[in-house]
Amino acid sequence: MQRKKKPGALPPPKRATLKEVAKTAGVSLASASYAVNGTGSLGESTRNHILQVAGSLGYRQNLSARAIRTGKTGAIGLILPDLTNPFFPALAQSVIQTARQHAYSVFVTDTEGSADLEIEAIRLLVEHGVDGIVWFPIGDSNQAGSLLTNVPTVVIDRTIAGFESVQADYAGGGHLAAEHLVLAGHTSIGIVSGPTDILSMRQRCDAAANYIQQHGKLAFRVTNGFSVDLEPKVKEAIRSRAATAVFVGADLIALGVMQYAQSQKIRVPAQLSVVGFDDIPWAQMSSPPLTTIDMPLGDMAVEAVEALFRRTDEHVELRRKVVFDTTLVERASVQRPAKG
Amino acid sequence: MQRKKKPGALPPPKRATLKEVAKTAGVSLASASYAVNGTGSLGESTRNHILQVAGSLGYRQNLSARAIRTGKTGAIGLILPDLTNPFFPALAQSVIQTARQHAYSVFVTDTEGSADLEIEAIRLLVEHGVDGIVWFPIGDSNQAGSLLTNVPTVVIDRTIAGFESVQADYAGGGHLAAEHLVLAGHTSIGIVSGPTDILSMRQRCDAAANYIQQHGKLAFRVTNGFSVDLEPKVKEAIRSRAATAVFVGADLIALGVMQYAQSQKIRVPAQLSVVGFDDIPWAQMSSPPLTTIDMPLGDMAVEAVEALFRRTDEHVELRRKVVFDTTLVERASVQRPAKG
DNA sequence: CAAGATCACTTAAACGTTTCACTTTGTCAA
DNA sequence: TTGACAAAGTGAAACGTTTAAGTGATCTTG
Repeated sequence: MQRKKKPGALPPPKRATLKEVAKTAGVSLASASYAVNGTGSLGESTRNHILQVAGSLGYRQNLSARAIRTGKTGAIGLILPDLTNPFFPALAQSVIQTARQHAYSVFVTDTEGSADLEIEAIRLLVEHGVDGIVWFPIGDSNQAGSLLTNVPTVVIDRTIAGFESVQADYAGGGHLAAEHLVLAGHTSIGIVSGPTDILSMRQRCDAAANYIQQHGKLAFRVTNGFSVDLEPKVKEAIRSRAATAVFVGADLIALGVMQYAQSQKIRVPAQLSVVGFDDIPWAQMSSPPLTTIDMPLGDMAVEAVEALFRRTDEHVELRRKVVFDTTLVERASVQRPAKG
Repeated sequence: MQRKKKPGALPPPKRATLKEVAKTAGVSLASASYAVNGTGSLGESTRNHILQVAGSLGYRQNLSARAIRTGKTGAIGLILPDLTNPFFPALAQSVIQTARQHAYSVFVTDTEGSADLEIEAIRLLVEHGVDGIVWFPIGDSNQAGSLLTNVPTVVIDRTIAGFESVQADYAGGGHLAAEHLVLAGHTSIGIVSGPTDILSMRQRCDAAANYIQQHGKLAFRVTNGFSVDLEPKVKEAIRSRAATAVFVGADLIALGVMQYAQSQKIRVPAQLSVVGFDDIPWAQMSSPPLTTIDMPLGDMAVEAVEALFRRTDEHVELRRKVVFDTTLVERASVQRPAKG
């Protein structure tokens, strides 16, 4: 038989409330609260009794209600440009994992590379009252940042004025890559950059370009979106064989470059050495496995989240920037150039 | 100069509250609420005025407060075993995207393959009061499910008694794969399965095995974890060359198989054809690109989320199972066997 | 023009917590 | 015996909303 008191009423097996716990334990609401939170001063026996009742009723806190009193929701937000870009899952996982250790949950938002969605996402997170945001912005422009005045935020990988940020040493990485190529004997080296409106991309490519120009010839410098699909300009540069090696600003693009080169009967690394940047998981699965620059993405994520909690816990308002080292990971996509 | 009214007081630029909006607009709290929600009956001029005031105050709803009244948090949960498994990001993205279209946010939890963390995750989500959960369980055992009596939940890919579920036609896919191999002329075919405690894995491999046995010889059937790293037993089977083709229950493993075969100088597909299952993004980047069985993961995610909202909106309690078709996507990892 | 009906708006209770202030009881030192 | 103090517990306000019920106006309509 269907119950139907008031139409539209939710099915009745609702979560037990603290008031119910208190009543069935025969204590005041306050005592119940103290018991489940381990605060206040309660006798051991009463506390245990309350806890026991709570357990048997299947009581679970209502974090919304608590948030409204305490101002803390127990949630943080993570804003990313594109989860299907293999660069991000590891980052997300690290953030989630670190948050969990603080008993926090994570709202993950994928902005699909759209600035509008990014703004929308921030709005929503604010309405949810998240206690902090880890933000990997679309670009370095900062219209969206103005919405974030009240929420502790740390930016990853990018630079937005007024926000704490954790980054890798992109210039250092670019240098490392170029150096590796030069040391391998290459003198004519090309660069395939990612989107140039991103500071960290400019940094790595500029550093590489500088080094290359000092020790040899920069054969070309072209730009491609974050994708394995290459723009005509890039294909042309590769086909030209103007370079015996190429530094690519992002692994995803580097994979595309290797694939395209091979499709054009240019052997990698025999005829074209390539080094990438990011050390995404695919990089070790490609053939040949991709030599690349690794940044400690996991550590960066941890640092970002910890910084967030440091901020909220200690109410310190520090504006700093922490930079992680990059390292060269040698695999098989680089070798000495064939003798001219 | 530091402000310090009461020690521990939060920095004061707090979000504007509805009460403040009401006061500065000179109307009652109720009117303000009606205005921002577009409910109730308000004169057009008052409504506009209130909206205007709200805007200038930068008012944003407090969803926690609203949740406590309405019982709806505007959030759903997504529980996944492992974000770094390339199978999942696309799923997560789809869920997030679909949720956004309903103005919902998504708590993403990565359970790292641990049943304990899975339970923990569910607890937390319940405490957050999510309006629904999309659940990709670790396995088909259901201890955790008992915690979920109050929350609308739909399970993806797996089967947990009592839960609505969206799946792909795994058996059909396995059949398709085996058929493809047989039609290519293979008569001795091996199977590398994923973890066998997962029903969907058993289904695809059983279907394949049946078909193979009807049309030729099942050379071996071994098992591996969801990883590119292979167990000794699997390596041995491949090295044995007992089969000219192999069906692998998951692309990730298939990639490992191809890689290992090549490392053993077994050419793929010339000496060993392989077909995978899942069509993860890497599958098209490998060399050779992997022939595999595609399931419409994006559509499945959408269906899962929509089913959730259907449940909460219409208060229907339907227990069903929707199954999506799988398709063969032919790439380059299969060819006719060399003449014996 | 009286009686409803409609419109525009307000009052106040309720949601599930936390926490400050207070009361009661018992202990112990002087 | 008294008073101070600590321990154990309670009462009630507050957090920011939503919404049922109520209140005057103004508008219809016969």
